[in-house]
Amino acid sequence: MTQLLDIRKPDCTLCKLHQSAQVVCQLGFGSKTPEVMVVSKMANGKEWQADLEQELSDMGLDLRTAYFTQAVKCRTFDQDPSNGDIKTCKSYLDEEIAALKPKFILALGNEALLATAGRSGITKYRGRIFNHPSGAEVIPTVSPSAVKRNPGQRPGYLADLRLFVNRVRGVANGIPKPNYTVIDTREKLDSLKRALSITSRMDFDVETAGGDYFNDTGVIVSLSATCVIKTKDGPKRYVFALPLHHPESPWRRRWKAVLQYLAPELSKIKDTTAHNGPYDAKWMIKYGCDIRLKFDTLLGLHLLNENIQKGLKPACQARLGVEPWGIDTKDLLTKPLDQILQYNVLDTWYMYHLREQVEQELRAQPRLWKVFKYVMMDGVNELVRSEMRGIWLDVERLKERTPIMEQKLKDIEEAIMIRAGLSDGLGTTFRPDLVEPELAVEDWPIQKILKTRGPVYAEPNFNASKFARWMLFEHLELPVLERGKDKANGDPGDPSMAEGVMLALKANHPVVPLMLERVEYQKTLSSFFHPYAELYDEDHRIHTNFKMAGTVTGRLSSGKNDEDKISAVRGKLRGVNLQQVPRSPFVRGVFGTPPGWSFVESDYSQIELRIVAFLSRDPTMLHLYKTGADIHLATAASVLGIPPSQVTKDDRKKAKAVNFGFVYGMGWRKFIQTAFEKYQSVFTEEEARAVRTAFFDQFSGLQPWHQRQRRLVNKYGRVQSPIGRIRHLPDIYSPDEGVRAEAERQAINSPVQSFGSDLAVMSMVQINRKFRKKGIEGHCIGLVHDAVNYEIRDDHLAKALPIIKDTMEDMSLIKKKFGVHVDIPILADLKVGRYWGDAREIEPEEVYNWAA
DNA sequence: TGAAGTCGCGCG
DNA sequence: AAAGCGCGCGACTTCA
Repeated sequence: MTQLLDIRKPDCTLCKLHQSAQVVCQLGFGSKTPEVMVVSKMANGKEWQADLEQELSDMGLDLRTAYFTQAVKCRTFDQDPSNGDIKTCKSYLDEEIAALKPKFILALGNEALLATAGRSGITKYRGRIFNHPSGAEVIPTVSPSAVKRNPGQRPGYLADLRLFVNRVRGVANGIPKPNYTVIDTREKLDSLKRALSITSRMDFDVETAGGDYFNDTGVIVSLSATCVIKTKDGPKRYVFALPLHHPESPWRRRWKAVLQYLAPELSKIKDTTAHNGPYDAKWMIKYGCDIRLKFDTLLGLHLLNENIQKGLKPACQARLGVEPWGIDTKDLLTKPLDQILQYNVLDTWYMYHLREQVEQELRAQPRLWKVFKYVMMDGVNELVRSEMRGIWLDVERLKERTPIMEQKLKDIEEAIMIRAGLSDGLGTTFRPDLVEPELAVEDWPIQKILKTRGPVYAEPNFNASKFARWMLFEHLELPVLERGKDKANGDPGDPSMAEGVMLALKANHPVVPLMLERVEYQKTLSSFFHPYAELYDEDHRIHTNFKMAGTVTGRLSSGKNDEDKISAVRGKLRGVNLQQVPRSPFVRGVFGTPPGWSFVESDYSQIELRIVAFLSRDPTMLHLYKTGADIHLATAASVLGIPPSQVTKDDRKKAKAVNFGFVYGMGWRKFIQTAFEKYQSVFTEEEARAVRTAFFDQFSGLQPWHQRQRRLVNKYGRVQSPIGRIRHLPDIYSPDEGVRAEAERQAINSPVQSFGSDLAVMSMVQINRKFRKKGIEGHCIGLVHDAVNYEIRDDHLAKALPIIKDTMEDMSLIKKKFGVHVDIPILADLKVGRYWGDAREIEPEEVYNWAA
């Protein structure tokens, strides 16, 4: 220990922390000749120390070989170390490491990550392996205190600990390295073709560079697969790596032809696996290989636990205990080919073993396995085709409507400036510094007075910016009703410009309603029209990226590809979110169908409330749905105390928000807030309580159902949808009551939302199958949670419309596949037209008697 | 300059 | 005692 005492400097003043420290420069404790060093942030509390030791020792770590220390050596509760402090203090940790020479370092939390691996971003780097200059191996994970606050992080945390312990113990990697064939000659290509013709299962992965699957700017760099081949001696595994477009590839000029040469065999393989399969499938389909995915390991992992990281590498490291592998996949074309192929092969090789494990776990839960097959895998294969087809954009309409919106925005901004006294309306914009002469130049609230970065703007910025806040709350002296979160330095937050606040200020100054109106124009342009103009392809179609593992409930998410979120490659089209296109016909109406085709939108009518009725068995709701009554109308009448005949459309709309809110656990406070923000209705506390009580009196089965869900989640830590999709809610074990209550509300909402979305996906699958079988030219364009959108050839509408409606409303398949008898009517409303936004509602009679 | 975090708002 | 749920993304700010 003498070395350690030499390191310690109790009078250290290198950073600010010594000022408030109870102990300056506190070193660690434990083995004097440690194999393992555990580094946390600071020596405070460490109330998790005992738990951590227990977990590590349960996993097989010998604690006698461990030494525990921290990245920041000062011990203080009053100051938070900055990254600079951590880097300063790192010299002590480095000396500690040099003196003790651990072989493995477990870094707990971002501060320890920074001090041991020199990078920041624990959520990104956790569970990866880094090399410390001392030669030690560093594995970072989240801090135990973060896990304690948020038990949802626990599974990932334990997986990281397990990886660490396995590395320390040198637990043999149970998976041998693969022997693989590089297909680099004509003979090998021919023998690959023969092998593929007798392949019964193929777990594959493509590496790509640049561009996208729906245009010709991208290339496939290589294709690799682990195949199962039928031989007379039984099934054998065969692993290949096929270089395609790469400077060192023999096929670099003929890569598309090579793929087409193999396409007939590749297309015939029924049992295929990929990780995030739609990505690989789309590239393969684009180049002629008609892949249908049988198993997607990412989707399987998601179904087993919707809360964990689903990347191939973290999953394989945690589940298979394999060593990390991987290369930087940026600029693949400049990397050595053999490296790429080896990486590509390991992806498929480990994926093969991952599937074995995931499939076994899914099959062990028969209902979950059915959800996997009938919702996830059936659904994803259809969605791949929808994404590739894209949605048709009326470019002419977009080009007409964009300038209209731009002019409106310009006009309203000018009106705001005039009303705020910042412009004379004749082209002279007064500079704020002239309006407020005492304002120092460096305080000019003009957007971005940029000294070092970007262009210098002189125009005011009406979004929630310094300028807008200055204009409203300083220049016009409007009252500050709410503020954002306090700043890091303790200053109060910025005045809120949220919609609710602005609505409350509406009468205070004429610029407020103008500002509110402006938001819509701004949003339309920046989020919709402008991106659309960049995104359509040569067929005037826009592509989205649906994720089947994008939500915890099983809903799809829609948006751009993950790669594009980091940086959109030049000349590359990005995806667009098709689930948040504004409902106004002015915006939605830019999407439609090319001549000769019709846009058909079919919505489930009030699907979630019907499922609530089904699950809660509330007698009133069941009665209302069985007799075909309108539940929103009924609530409005009951809440307002008037007969249903006197309920206006607007009343009904308000009731909708009430229904959903109360059904999912909204309290009276939130009710007052929503009622005001959405509909400007003012309720007193007593009125709000009364409305809530009246609601639960009317639907007397709801609160008992809430109680059942609460009991379930408290007992099992998870809830299930009617067909067996599971939502894990580990937060129910949180010591924080608010966090627990949130988990209880989620336990109420999840089975409902989940079942609704699974119904929509299964309907889409069935509709597509029926269309194919009957030769109907109709293609699904996308799903919007409880609605399916189709593009259907005009002369096929008469046959197609009844299929859509009947399939969506028919619950017998649910009975047949899952044994669940949905005993309430499920209805679908259809709209038909040339455009999405302009589509006309179709009465049921017309669905069955379509006359063009 | 880039990443991360927050707010606000589009949809269901 | 009280507590709607589920997303993606643009714009802005802050941090390093």
